Amino acid sequence: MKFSTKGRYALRMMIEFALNPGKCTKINQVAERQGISDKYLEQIVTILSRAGYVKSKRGAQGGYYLTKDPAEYTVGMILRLAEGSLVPVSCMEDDINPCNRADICASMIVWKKLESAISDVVDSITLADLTKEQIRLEEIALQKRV
Amino acid sequence: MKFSTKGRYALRMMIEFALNPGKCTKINQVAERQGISDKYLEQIVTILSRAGYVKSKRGAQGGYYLTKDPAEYTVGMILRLAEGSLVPVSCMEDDINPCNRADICASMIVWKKLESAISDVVDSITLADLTKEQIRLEEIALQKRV
DNA sequence: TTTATATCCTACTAAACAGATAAGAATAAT
DNA sequence: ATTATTCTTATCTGTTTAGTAGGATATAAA
Repeated sequence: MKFSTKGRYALRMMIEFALNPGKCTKINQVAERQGISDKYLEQIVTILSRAGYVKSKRGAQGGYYLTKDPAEYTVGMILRLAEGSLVPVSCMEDDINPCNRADICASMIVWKKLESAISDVVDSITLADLTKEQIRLEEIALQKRV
Repeated sequence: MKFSTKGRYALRMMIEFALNPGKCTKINQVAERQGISDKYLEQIVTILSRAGYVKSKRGAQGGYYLTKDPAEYTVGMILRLAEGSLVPVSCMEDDINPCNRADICASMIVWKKLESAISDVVDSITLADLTKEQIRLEEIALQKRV
């Protein structure tokens, strides 16, 4: 019951893009700032790119940039895209792993409530919220160093 | 971001025990009723047993039984035991996989809110609640067959 | 006391997934 | 032309998942 690095890195990468509004952000910049393998980030960014969440510019001075305002991306959109889905059990994905016991299984109560609670959280936080928080945290860290 | 069969089966097994109050329930009964491998359930029940959630009686007419009233077990207790923990990201487990970026990582907002929301759900549902629901669901299934 | 019935315990295994690493092709700016 | 960057595909290692398998141990009933 854990998010993989795919979802976590995708979120951190999107924050990095949002910190650079209107400009191209290079993958190796993100990799260095975040301490993540750049080759691995390349793979993850293609997920974001194919979904149209970011656009790319090749060649020198290239990079990636957001296609929308940070406030228009919810955390849920990004995590669902990177992780596949946010349902807490595979038996809720009818198409992948259907369970013929679903209608006589009391624990479905738990899974349904969990799904709803998780959605409430991730759909109520936007990329703009996280970006604002990131700026705040970095300012604090800077002051501490002085 | 999915529960494994360990947690899911542990929950379903505990419901089966609760449906048989005051009596011993055999693993192969649970396995048959739930359509799960009995040898695999044996492994999972030892987790519940070592934690003191159930007690066992060996030999003929033996089996497992709950040590407490179903209302005294929360779903959270059972899932945390079987799954190890319910935090949504490994970087929240300081002892296992500490993250030195935690204090400059905006996405921690998301993970903390998620952890709290998940806990709220699982700690507010008891085994008694699920058992009641299981009885209700089986009654409905029975009526449909008639 | 034997036999059947259970729990216990340990080891093994096949398949999937996680988390990368590597090599190079394609494209754009200088 | 050269350099910088995205894009694409393939490969790899270790871990986890979800079991299987075989037998040891304890207990109730015959």
